[in-house]
Amino acid sequence: MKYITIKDIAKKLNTSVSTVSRAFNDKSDISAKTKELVLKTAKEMGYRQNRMAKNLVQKRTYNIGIVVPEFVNSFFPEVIMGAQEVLFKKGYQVLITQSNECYTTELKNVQSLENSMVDGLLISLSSETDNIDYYQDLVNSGFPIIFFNRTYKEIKASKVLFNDYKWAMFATEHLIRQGYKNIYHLQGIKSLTLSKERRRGFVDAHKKHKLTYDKSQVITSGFHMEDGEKIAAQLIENNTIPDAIFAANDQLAMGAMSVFKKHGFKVPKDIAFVGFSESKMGSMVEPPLSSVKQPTFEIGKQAAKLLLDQIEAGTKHTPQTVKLDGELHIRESSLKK
Amino acid sequence: MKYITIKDIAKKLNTSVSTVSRAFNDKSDISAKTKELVLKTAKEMGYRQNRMAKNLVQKRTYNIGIVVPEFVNSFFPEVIMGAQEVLFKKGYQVLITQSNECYTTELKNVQSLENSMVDGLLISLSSETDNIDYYQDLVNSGFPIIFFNRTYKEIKASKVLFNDYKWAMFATEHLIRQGYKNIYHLQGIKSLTLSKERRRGFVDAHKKHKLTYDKSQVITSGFHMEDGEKIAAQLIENNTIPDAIFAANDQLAMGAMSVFKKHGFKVPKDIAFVGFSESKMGSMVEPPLSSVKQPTFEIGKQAAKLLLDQIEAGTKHTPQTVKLDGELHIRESSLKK
DNA sequence: TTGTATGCGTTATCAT
DNA sequence: ATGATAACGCATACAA
Repeated sequence: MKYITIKDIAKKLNTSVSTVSRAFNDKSDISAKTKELVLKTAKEMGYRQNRMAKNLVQKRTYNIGIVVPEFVNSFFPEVIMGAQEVLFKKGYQVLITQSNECYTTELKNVQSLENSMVDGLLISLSSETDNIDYYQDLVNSGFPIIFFNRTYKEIKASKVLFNDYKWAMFATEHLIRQGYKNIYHLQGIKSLTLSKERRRGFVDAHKKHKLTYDKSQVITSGFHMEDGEKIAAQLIENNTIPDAIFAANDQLAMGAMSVFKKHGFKVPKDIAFVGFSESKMGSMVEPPLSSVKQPTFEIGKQAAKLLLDQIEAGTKHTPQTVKLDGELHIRESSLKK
Repeated sequence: MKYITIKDIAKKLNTSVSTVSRAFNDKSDISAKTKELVLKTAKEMGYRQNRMAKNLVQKRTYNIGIVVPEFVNSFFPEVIMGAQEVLFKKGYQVLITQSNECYTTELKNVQSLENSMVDGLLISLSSETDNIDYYQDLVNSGFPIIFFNRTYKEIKASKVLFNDYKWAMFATEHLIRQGYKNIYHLQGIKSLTLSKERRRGFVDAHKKHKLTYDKSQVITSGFHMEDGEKIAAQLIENNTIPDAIFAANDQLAMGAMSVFKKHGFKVPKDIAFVGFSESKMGSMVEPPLSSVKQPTFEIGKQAAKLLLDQIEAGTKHTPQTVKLDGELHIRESSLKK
């Protein structure tokens, strides 16, 4: 397939490439007549601009890359939509890339985008990622990049985070106030900062209300529904039945809840559940699941804004951290009547 | 931020750019010693390859673009994962783009990717898209592109489709066999081929079983849960109560089901439900929703394979259509006991 | 307003 | 095995 270039157009019109180029770039120094003519013949000839060449000379792509670990849950898709809203408005294109919770893929994605494909990066790390050297180097080299949601405390860069500690504490306190006393926490993957923060909120709520708390009440696993199911099955087998469960996400909560229900436990009479990062599914199950709602859309918007600021500021920007708040949506799964 | 180029490396090493270039491209005609030296100093200097320049001269990007209308449902994410699996294996990167069901955005996405960002495109059209001229032109120009799932009959290009007709018919027949006689069909957005096909399956199942069928039994709307809710509310208000509903997707089915339940109807005793494109959520609601499972992962794989074949074949490929089959998962929502 | 010439960072061709 | 140089398609400084 043969590409039409501005050279071809210039030749056909007996003009120069600069004139043609000017026509496409809304420059002032070109007569309306020639401009129109160029645009018309370009269309006729089936011309399509070569972005590679353009980006090469301009050293800008007007592309922004987003790297997320998954999008089976609606969390990341919603964040992306938020980011797209502000980026589109500023004339940026958005290239999304998915690491499938795999560090190697994530790194490949980042490298591929970073190598002059995009002007900046929005990234949420995979659950597998435990080496942040590469990212820190990238940041230090001056590449515009914002970390959101899943990141590490140690990384010195701009971040958009949710106040996990505060809302985990609120969620736990809600259970305590409802009279639950033997509350377990499914914390998901241990190493992530957000898991640590949610766990800290859980523990501190116990301290604040002078409730005894034992380490065995916090259970580590993956983040999927199946993990929740397994944990519930194990608890039942061991006959250690909590009277409430606070999970680090809705998937875990729903997985566990379904197994307990299957074994004849009544929710929330026998055992209550609270999830995190409210999912649509959570409000559809029986009984509807209480959960902490994160401002997904807003996270995306804030991250995008921070990124654009950083691109604008060049090297002289200073890392910033935005911490957002949410809401605790209380539903039947944790409401003692 | 200053970019390090192969020129800089060459200068530092007192060698030529060609030598440096060779070091990075696993060429045979370079001594192991110089190669190692180049790679080492490149790393020290913080060199990162400029893909724009490379792609410009090679006229290849080893990127594949995927354009989807949304990823709030798990359908498209799963398709993407399937596509990624085969694409990654062949050394391709995947750039995803989301149109948010908006034709203008979709077009922007395609144009941005098409302009030398990617070697080929996998696309599923937005529900708003009703003008296919641009796409047909693109295909005719020889650009490698595969349409999947949401497309138009009229487009002459390679496609990966689900056998919507057959499985809509099976789903309807299942309801008929269960003894339901007054079945309504929520068809979602009317204009899409898949909607037409599912509707045709619904109608033909009635014909086959010599059941009377009236046009009012097919209801058009959007594809969201809220649409299902509205339709159900309307039906209840009009006191036209079907004894079964076959919806074009799970969202519609669940939306309608929740409203009927809220109004005291028993599922499936008073009214049965069957969805389409099985979602995880569907199996979590009460009662679990019967649905047609599409081979999402396989759709992605097939589309990717077709695309790679097309890129390989160049201009002399012929359009191909792959039609895939699925399964009908029968659950409580449509099981008369 | 238009044309000429140069460079963006890389690979590829052709010498050496 | 290595080096010089011409592309790739475009934008732009400068000249006209």
